[in-house]
Amino acid sequence: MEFQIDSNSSSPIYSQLREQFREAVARGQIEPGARMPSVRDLSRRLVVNPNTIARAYRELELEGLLLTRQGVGVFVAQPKAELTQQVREKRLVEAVDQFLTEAIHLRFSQADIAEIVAERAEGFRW
Amino acid sequence: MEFQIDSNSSSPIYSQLREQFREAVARGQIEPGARMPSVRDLSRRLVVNPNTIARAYRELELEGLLLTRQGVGVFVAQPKAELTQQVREKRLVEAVDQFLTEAIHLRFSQADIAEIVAERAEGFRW
Amino acid sequence: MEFQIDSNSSSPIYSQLREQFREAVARGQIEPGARMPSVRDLSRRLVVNPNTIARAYRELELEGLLLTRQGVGVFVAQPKAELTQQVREKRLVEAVDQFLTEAIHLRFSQADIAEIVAERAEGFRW
Amino acid sequence: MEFQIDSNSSSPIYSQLREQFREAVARGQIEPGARMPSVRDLSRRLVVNPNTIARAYRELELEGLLLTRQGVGVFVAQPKAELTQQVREKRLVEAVDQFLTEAIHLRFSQADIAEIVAERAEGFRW
DNA sequence: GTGGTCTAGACCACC
DNA sequence: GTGGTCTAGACCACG
Repeated sequence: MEFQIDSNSSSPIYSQLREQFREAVARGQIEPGARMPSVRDLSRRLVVNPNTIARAYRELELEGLLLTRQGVGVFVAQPKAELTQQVREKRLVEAVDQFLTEAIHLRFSQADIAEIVAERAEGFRW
Repeated sequence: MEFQIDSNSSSPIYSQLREQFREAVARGQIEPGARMPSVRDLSRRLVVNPNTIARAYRELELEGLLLTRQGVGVFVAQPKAELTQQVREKRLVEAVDQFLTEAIHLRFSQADIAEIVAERAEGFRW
Repeated sequence: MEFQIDSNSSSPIYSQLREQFREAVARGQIEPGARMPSVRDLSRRLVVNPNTIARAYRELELEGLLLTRQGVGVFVAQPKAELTQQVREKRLVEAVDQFLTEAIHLRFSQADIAEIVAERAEGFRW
Repeated sequence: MEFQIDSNSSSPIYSQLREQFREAVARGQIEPGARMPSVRDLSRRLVVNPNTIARAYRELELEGLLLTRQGVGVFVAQPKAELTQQVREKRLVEAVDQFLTEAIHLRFSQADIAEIVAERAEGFRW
């Protein structure tokens, strides 16, 4: 996959990488089992400190989205559902509320929201 | 209004306060013109340094949500719209995509999403 | 760039720094992408507490004129326009009226004003 | 004259009063010799602390725009030019530069500026 | 090395 | 009483 580092962003690089990966997975642009570029390789291509790449990979592994096979490489993990129903719902509610708060401050209407959600949802993999 | 500080959160205190205020406004739980607790008062109640409270208030003022009257106190501002259509749409799209990414990782369906959005939207002020 | 602190001024230090930076940008003396002196460095040179420098930088970042890359440094941002036409015009009118009020109290004629505006405008970047 | 207190402004009340008076004089809306409302009277009408009115009057008197005749009242002063040519020019240049800096950040063109200056100048008394 | 956060405490400005 | 500014200094996050 292609990572884009936005140096105009205030969010740290390791975090941008992690979020881009999460979004690419959600969009179905990355297949489970696929091999990720090595830390050193990606570090050279993006001109980023290897520690930064390693941190992004480490956090994605902790989240269960990547799998490191020692001496072999880093791979996209098979998705598995580990969270309880309760936790999943709590997190979803938090995410929705955060989104709605932002939408209201941007002065969009409830109809606008429904529309944009449906529209953008098409770019994801359900 | 009631502020809650989560000391386990990685998000800084001033930022937690700002976000809680933004959400309360979006929910219509705070009326424009209302008086906010004084910096010193809130500082004592939350057991947080006054400078930290002041920073949250100051940033909300720069954002146009609060309004300080020197020597008098801090008040909730009248809402106004200053951003261009283009910027508003860009920010909304970012917020939606972030929300949808999260929702998919939590393994909710497109139907679930539409439902939860409609459901939670009821708690906000459109 | 060279900052000058006027300790006789009633305007706070962080504000003087912010205004000087804004003017330097308007004069085209600062290129987008250029690196700003580090907080600690400027703090030493101006003999001012680092927090004060950081506050000036932070506010310029919120205004969209600077951009911080964590652990790397502070940089001059690419300019962008985010305000609505209405707000821009309102602020311009306020600025003009303030200027004209001052000019009249200084007893300059309308012709003087037109001349000085044209003259000083040459030092700026249009 | 009619004073308007903008409680949505971050500038202190005494300062708002002073600036409004200065602008009214520059617009020719106030005649030299005219009687100003008493501190107590204005204080009641504007629902403002008498100390605040007194401070505005005091600063305008220091600036030479008002004249207090003990036991009689406060009057609009005859304009007199006390500043040297050098000081007048220095202040004008500062005012112009400040205005131009703002105009550029609001992304107006040099032509826009000339136009708005001429337009707004009509409301003032030259 | 860079900036970010938070505390403690002094002093000032405003009403 | 209110908030605003500035300092000094500790500790953390980032690359």
